[in-house]
Amino acid sequence: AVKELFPDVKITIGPTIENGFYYDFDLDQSFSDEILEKIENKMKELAKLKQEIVRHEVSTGEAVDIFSKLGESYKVEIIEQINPDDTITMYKQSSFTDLCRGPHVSNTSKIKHFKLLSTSGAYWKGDEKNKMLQRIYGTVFSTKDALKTHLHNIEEAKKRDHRKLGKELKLFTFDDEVGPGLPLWLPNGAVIVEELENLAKEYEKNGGYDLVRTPHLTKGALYEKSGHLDHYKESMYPAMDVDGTEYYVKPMNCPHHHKIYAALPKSYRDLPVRLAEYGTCYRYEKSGQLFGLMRVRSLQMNDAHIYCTKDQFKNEFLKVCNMYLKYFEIFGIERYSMRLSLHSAEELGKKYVDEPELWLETEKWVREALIEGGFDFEEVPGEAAFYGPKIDVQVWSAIGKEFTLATNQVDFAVPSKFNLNYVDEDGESKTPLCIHRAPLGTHERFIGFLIEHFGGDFPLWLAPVQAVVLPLSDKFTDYAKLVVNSLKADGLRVKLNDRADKIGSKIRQAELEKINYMLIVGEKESFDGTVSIRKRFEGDLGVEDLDVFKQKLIEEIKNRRLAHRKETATETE
RNA sequence: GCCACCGUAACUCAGUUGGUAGAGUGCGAAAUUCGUAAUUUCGAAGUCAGCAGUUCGAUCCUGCUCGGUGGCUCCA
Repeated sequence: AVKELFPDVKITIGPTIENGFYYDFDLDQSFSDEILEKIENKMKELAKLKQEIVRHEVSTGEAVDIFSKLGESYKVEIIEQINPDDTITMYKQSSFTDLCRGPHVSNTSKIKHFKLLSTSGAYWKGDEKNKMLQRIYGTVFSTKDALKTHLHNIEEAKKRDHRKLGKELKLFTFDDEVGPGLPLWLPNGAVIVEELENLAKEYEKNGGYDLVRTPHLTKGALYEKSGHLDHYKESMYPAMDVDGTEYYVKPMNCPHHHKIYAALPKSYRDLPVRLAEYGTCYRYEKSGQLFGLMRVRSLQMNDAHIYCTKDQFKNEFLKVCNMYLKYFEIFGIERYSMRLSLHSAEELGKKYVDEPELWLETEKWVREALIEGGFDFEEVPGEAAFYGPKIDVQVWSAIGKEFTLATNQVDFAVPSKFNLNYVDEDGESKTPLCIHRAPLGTHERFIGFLIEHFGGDFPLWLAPVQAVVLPLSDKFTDYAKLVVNSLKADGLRVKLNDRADKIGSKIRQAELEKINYMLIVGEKESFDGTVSIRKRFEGDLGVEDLDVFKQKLIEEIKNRRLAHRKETATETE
């Protein structure tokens, strides 16, 4: 269809992807929405024509001739990279010939239920130094219903988008005068931040971590030593001159933690040393990269560095992995994948520190630890940190983007650069290994993810407002205040809605704000010392003694119980 | 950073084929005193993202800047 509408277009590649396909074209104009619609209509026309799609097998030489004559230089480039002895398959549909491994449907009428979704630029061969091509994304299904369901799901997912819910629930905001990628936590969002920090502190203290604090600014020399200026300068905020010395805002916490380790001499008896901090970092992410809370320029990382001996490594590494699992259980995170990110031999000395043996050795340890711990994981070469292999936990945002939520890395390189050491049993000075870990990732990304994960319906312990007290009329405001104060005295986050609205309206407001509990008080309640309880989604739960109910709330919060989500009418439709 | 698109009240959006704007929600005031998802009336609120150009006149056309969106590239 594109070839018919734009005879000058050069075709490149067009694979299937999850939930659809794309095709990249070299064209000196871009596809507008109107053009996309025209292409879709042309596709429908062609489908009706029932054009046959015929497979041809040719040699690479013949294929080069054919595509050269057609002026399809990108196809020629692809064929030239294929083994010359291989057979090339082409598919011909009317006057159009494409290079394709296949298989294909037998004729165009088989394609009925499709939709072109969007356009974008995309670099040829995914390299930003190459020409930018015009990409069309689309999707196709075997039945009309399946297509409709898919499109409906896309719309539903947009409703859970953390950027939309973040605004509606007043969790965070961005301001032009503050700067892109620099989120401001509103009071509601700050509550979630605080609860996460409490969770982390609780688990880290129990896990034998020591909490530390470090400055946001540091001399450039530290990052020269760590190697970060070498590897990541372009994504650090530019240096500031302070009395003739270059200072940077910190893009990560590791060097500071290394310095804390080094501040006092260590014996093997001190190891493992576990230093934890919710560290604030700044990274100059490219403008096109920013994405709501998921990719920002200021971030607070659930960071910690564990310094241990080789013998302790496996145990420490598994403990960290288990901490991840415990967190995932708390949040009910079930859809994730663990990725073992390895180095690639070709990039040793460039992207990765040039220690081939140490790479293989540490990768082996990590692999063994994962297998021993019974974790499912996928190995991906070329994704490691420059100083060692890592485990990334991948999750997906509501609109389908993949993100690394948490990470657990081995560092065999930087400790020696920092002259970190400990005196071993035999009196020798040795260099410890370092495990970098961030099971809750950053506040920004983790909360962005949680907003979508819960669809804004936070469990009670995370909810910015846990209960709202709704007096039926002015006459019961005094009692309502008494209820509010009683709950607040026990640390509960409670609001009063004493506006002159009808009870139905107040309930509606509370439901829209996704407040867990609504406590309705009128004549009966104020007389009996009770509250009439209504729970989000679940409706009227009846009347209960105030103190009894309060104890139940406190219990629910203490257990960090998950909200069991009921599908609402709008979700199932 | 690259390709494309978008930017109208606090929010969601309508509108002007160039003659300086409107709705709903929210906000403020008054009345209503109410039993489980929307009480009524009145009112305030916008340099139409910013700057420049074209024009008698620009929110509308053009350019640049800023910010956002969909992708690409990148992610210690």
